[in-house]
Amino acid sequence: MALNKAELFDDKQKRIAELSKALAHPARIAILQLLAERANCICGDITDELPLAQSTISQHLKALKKSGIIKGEVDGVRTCYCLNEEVVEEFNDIITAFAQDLVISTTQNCC
Amino acid sequence: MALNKAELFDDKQKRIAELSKALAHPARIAILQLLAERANCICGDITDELPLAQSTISQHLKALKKSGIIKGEVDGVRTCYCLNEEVVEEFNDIITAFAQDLVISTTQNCC
DNA sequence: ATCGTATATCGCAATTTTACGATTAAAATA
DNA sequence: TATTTTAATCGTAAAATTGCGATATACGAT
Repeated sequence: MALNKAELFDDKQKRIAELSKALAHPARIAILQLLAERANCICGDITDELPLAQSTISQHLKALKKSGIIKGEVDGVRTCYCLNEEVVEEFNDIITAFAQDLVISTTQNCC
Repeated sequence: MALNKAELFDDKQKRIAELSKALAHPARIAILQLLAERANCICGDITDELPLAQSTISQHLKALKKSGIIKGEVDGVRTCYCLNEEVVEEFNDIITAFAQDLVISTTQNCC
């Protein structure tokens, strides 16, 4: 750990947690899958596809946006949401490495 | 999506969300790293290493255990926590695939 | 049998999350 | 200009999360 108690947690730990938190609800997974599936910006059809109220979806979109993994740009009366390529890559790198570390370490687990 | 509104979310979406939720706090990331780093069961030293009260850490351990990614077995007066190899692998598979899908799709993003 | 230690659980408070309907703002259309 | 449409925000309620100290439990050691 090499961390003083006072320092709380390091940036990497916080970032992994933050990105994980963005994915910590099935609706947000579904939104990301929709955005990936269509491979282009979709807008309010997210609302049609998911079993949640428009205001709730707007909140989930806001949560995803806060983490950086999606971006949204206003296009007239609609808003066009896309995956944010840089952050998707950051997420992929960071979570793949983390998961790999866990997998590797379990080979010498005691229980 | 191919999902009726009434069906809410599918099992895979729920499982990704559940595992992500387990990782959605820096303390829980730190705990997983500790368990991986030591490559064997550690017990209450988690409490010594982290800047949180014993009861709080016990709660975080419970959350991790609920997701399945760690297991704990009582060993006399102590409890020995380990990464759960099967679930770590499940997590690795599931999250790697999900991240990859996102990455691949961004190559034809419109914004 | 008693004491000390390790860990889980309880009770509580503060904060955050989730969800919804209602409202607002802004743009497109009639 | 008036109306409709899209999406964000507001207000609110219920539930979950986070954190802590205090307590309980259970085991090992004396």
